[in-house]
Amino acid sequence: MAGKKDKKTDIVSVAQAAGVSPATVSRFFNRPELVNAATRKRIDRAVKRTGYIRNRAAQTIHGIRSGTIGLLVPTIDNTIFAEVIQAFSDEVGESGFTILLGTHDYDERREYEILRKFLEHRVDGVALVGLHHSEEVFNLIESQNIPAVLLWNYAPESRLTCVGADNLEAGQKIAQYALDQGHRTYATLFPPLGGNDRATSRADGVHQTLRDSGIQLRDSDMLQNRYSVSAAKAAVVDYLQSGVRPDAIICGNDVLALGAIYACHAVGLRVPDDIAITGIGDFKGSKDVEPAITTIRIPAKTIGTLGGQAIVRGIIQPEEPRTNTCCASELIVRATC
Amino acid sequence: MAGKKDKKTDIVSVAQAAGVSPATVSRFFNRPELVNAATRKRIDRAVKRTGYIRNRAAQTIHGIRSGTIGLLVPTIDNTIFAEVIQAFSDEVGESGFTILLGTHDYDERREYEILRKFLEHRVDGVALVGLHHSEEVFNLIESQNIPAVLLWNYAPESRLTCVGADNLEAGQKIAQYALDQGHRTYATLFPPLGGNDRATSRADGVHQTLRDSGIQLRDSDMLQNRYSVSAAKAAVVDYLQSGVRPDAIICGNDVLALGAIYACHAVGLRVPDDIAITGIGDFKGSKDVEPAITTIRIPAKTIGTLGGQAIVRGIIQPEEPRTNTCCASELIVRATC
DNA sequence: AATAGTTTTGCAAATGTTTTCATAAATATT
DNA sequence: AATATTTATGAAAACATTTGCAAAACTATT
Repeated sequence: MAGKKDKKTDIVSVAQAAGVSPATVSRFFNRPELVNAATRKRIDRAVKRTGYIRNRAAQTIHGIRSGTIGLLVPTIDNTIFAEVIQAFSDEVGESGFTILLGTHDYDERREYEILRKFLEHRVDGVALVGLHHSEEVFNLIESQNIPAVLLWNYAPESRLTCVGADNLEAGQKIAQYALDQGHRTYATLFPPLGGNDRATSRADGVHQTLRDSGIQLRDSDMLQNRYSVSAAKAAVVDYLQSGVRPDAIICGNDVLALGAIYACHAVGLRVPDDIAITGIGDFKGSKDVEPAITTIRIPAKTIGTLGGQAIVRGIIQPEEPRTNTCCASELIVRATC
Repeated sequence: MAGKKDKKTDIVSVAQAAGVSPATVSRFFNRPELVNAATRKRIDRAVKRTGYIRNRAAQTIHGIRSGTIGLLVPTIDNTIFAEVIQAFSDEVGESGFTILLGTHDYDERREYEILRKFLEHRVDGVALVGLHHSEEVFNLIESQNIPAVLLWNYAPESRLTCVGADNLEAGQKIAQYALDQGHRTYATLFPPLGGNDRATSRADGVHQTLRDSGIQLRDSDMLQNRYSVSAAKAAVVDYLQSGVRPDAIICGNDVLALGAIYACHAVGLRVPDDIAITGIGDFKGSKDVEPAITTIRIPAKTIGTLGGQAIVRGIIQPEEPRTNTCCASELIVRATC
């Protein structure tokens, strides 16, 4: 039935079909209460008949909002962010926004490029992951003065609105818990810290707390490894085979922790009897692993949802003062420590 | 420096600043070779000075491509799709496209709504997951005749271009392998099949292969459970506690398989000695689990990449005939079967 | 120096909407 | 029945660009 030939149907062909002016059709969509019920019916039929689809690009030109929000994350396939993205997307979708998604793979240059692209598309707001960004990125956001929110990490003095968990505190909490359990010797395992303020904050929290208890780690006890179960496993196997036997390994996230657990099994150590392991994040599978991972729960879903709310608020009520939101993290004691 | 007051900088203010006409500035961006080197330099400076950012909405109006591709998936936070999304996004990003992301949570109605929204944004192409969609969705795509690709599943007679793995065959392969290992009694564990042609194909492949070998499952041996390690674990524990002891449990994906493994451990069964378990998908962690999961590898990354290539091709060379791509799946024998 | 050819630029129309303002039609008020 | 209000509609300008066409400014050729 619908969708005739190549004649792209625009608002004027609909108007023609309905025997009214384009202005009336426009009103039909934007302020239906202004158009007579009978006319409304005629237009409605004309729209159906012609298969007309509104053109947001043409609206956007008029300074009307584009209805898009740019979401720029390091990477999606890491589980960490998938949940945030999902919740964020759901939340802004409620208010009719669609998200433009970009990934920069921890590359500041790319982050800037993609942000620019978002702005070319005239997104109504942007959300980035983390508090730290290049000066260029901040400048761009500020000069365009577009609503922005920083997700995932929290700090009271954040340069832009932030919604996240206090990763420094998360690091402190888990280290303190391990100390409380009586562990005296430690190794730590973190992802590469460059360009990743979340991991950096966590690591700072952990190392500082240990130091405060008089525990100073040697460089060789501070492992660093990319985000991957198998890579982490290999690294920890390596480490343990050198003969060291710390009481506990504190890991920067649950994926690394899982790798560490497997590594212990591989070299014949029991967790937590021979060695304790902790994670941070409380990922989907963490409670189901055998043994279940003791970790700090970072409420990804909450962060995504509140982040979505924050950006929508920033868009539709730009005068309101911005406020940072700290989502509480929580110690989850399970089997590994 | 840049970005003055509220005066939104448009192409004419840049033109003014550079002392040329707007037309020349437009050409500067779109066909730089048409503008004199000296003028080019002047414009370049003016652009920098004013902090001008091009307005794609205004371009799009002219029938120029919007530079966006709509990607519509059931959900992101399921690991399954994250990898595909990442690869797809990377691939189309190479060609300068940005993705609009939507999730419908297996709801056909929402899928249609979001597709419409994408079209309002004048995406240059769309990618959906799965071969099966509502008639409305197909009609919309066909009437707008916009390039489209269906990801993840494959069937030669697909209604639109598809790039995916043959899930039916995947089901057959894993069942055949289990049969070859000499297992005679089975249970199967799949996610809800409604609106999910991937899972349905897999289940069909499995059950049909078993039937061909004269093995007919009772309804009570065909478990169904939502995509979740812990839920799957609970369901399988339940099942095993009823006293049945199949030789093997064939699972519709690796997440369910993992749940099944944990369930076996929970009731004191050894995998694979007492009971064999198989998955499908070969997810990130599957090779690292103890015991590692025997599964069928579905090349998510390849699908994402090829899918991205296919849609870009469909956009920039619309005359080219469309071709379906089948990405080979592969039996990965590990420890669980 | 005149002509032809090429390169560079600007003018103005076009794109698909929204919106202001004015007018016409319908209804209410006297 | 005349006037005032209210409601419904259309004409045309505006939005930020692109682009066909023509004019202007060079260069090359004679």
